[in-house]
Amino acid sequence: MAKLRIATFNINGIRSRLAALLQWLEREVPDVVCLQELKAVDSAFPVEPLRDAGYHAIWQGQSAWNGVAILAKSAEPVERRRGLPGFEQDMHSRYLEAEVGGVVIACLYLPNGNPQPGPKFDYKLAWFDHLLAHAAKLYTSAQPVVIAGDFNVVPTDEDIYNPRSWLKDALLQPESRERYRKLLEQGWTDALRTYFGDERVYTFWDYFRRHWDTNSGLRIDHLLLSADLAPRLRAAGVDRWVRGEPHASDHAPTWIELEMGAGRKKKSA
DNA sequence: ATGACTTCCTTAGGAAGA
Repeated sequence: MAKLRIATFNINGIRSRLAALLQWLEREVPDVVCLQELKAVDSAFPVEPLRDAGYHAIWQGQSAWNGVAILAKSAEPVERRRGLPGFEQDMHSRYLEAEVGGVVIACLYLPNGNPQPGPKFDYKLAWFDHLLAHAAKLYTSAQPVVIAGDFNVVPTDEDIYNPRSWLKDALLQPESRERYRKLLEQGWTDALRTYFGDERVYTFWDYFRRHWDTNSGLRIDHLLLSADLAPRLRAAGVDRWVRGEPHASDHAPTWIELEMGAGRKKKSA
């Protein structure tokens, strides 16, 4: 494949949203998909409908909350790890890492952190610190890497319709933003921001106050590229039509397209 | 503003999301 399309989608319940997921896969045909908020135990993961749709999958579920999965078309994702290193006491299903077609895919669901201050915000920052440590190793691993997921961070005030009513929210706190900035300082490219420049782009619209109807959104779903992948970025976008469907998730699928054709290594040395 | 919506787990209302 010359073009590689990688998407991240917080589905907000894979059982209640399976039809929407299958419709999106059929219409947009992403090569790799990172899913978050499965809200389902492992045994409830819809293996067969996804296989019928042409997707292999690995997943890490749990009852009622959290849960992440990596889907891949025409290739079996080869799992590298589940959970962040050094954070074995973390009981939430929030991190899954696999290799797909020579690219390392890190799928994450970073804790929301509300209310703040408090133990949930402390957990968010601790989770973020473990991610920073692991991401630093990934970045220098000499492998192409994409870190994709729901980061639950609005990086700047340009990534929200109006920060005023969100100033006390965990997503906008300086501690959250500082860690996201530290991540980028490791060298990662924020693909959506790089592709869109100054243009506004949102990936989440909450269910309250007609926020979808008024395009009052937040950019919290991110795809980060390692140094060797950044020059391969050809396109990026948000599949807003999915958010406009009846009974939609509050997030929309967010994707990038990488040109993988040129510079491909030959099999023999 | 302990708000608003929505799903999950369980069957009336709480927890959690962001």
